[in-house]
Amino acid sequence: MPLLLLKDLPRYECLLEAAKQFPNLDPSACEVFLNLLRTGDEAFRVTDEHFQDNGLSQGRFTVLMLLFDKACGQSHSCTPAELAERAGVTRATMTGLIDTLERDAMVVRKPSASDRRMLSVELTPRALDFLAELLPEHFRRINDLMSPLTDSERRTLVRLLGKIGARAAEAYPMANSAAVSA
Amino acid sequence: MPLLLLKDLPRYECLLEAAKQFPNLDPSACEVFLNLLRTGDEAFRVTDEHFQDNGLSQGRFTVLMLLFDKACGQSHSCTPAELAERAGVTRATMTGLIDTLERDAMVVRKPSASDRRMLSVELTPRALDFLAELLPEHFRRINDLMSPLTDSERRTLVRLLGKIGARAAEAYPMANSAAVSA
DNA sequence: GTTGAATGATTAGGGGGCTAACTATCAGCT
DNA sequence: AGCTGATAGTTAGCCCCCTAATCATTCAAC
Repeated sequence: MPLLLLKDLPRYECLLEAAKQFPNLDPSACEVFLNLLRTGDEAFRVTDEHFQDNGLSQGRFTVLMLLFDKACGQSHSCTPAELAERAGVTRATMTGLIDTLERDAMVVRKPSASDRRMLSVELTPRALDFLAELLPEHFRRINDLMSPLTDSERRTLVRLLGKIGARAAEAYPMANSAAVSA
Repeated sequence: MPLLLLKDLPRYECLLEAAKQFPNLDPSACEVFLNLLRTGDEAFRVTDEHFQDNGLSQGRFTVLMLLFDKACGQSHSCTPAELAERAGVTRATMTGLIDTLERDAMVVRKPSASDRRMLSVELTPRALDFLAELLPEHFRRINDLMSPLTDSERRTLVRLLGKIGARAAEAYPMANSAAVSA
């Protein structure tokens, strides 16, 4: 339950009505916008309820998956700064996420040998067991949500979403990125 | 702002790789799921940044729009309970939203004449001026975000999102609704 | 080799959700 | 009248996210 939305979206006639009052209200654009936020929220809710049943949040799940990905590869551990960067949250937020994960014995902090400013975050065996238990139902829910769509529809949906995302990235870039020009 | 997501979505090859490890991971379903959450988040961010620039949050904006809709119609006011119901948040949350809106002189609470338990929440003239200033840019951003899509693509997108939403509502209904059976 | 900038992690404080418990009022029933 | 239960709104306490400020360490420059 990340964002607050209308329980019932306004119907299209209402948008047409409102457009009389606001000349720059495009009913079809608003309709897509509202449906996108609504459906994204619903999809989020479906998986988040499953997380909550297991004492997890979306943020903590993301951290576990990032570490799990690392564990499958080579390095087996990760710094909080890299986790924050890859998860797209601030380091302060990552500190809090790691705090609760460590409290639940899912990760451990270990001091870095080479640089005493840095830490290394590692999954515990308990976390691996936990994920092995959690992930099948997680993927099952995603498959179930997408089951009404054919392969062709899935490709279309990804393509159309990509157009919106590209427009957002182009016209409203994220504020955080490092400066490029001199 | 609302939900935490991966900064860089895993590429499709990575999903295929991961599917070897988890038999019930459907790469095409995961791809749609991740893109849906990502794009919904981006769209939310674009409007939310505009809200924040004006000292608003998504929740407070929703309350103002609900009251504005009322003001255009007949009743001109609304109880906190009805606002909570229509916004899809708890009454406790609505209390907090109205608190901050009242602090900013956007709404006023008035006691109800007929039932002393109830309040009536009304927009102030300041709020009407504020919305008249805010909404054109809000709609402009929505139009801009959707500008890459043709009318046909918009209809397709709404239809496909609707399929996912219908599946979510069918298989994972919201927990709150009133009991139906005896 | 000391000073100063940059970097890693944390803490403090705030906002906005939530649930659960509380207060006040109303409505029905005997 | 006086219980009992439902309803409206609020409060208290939690989680998760954020920004801004702080502390320790390292690096780079003089």
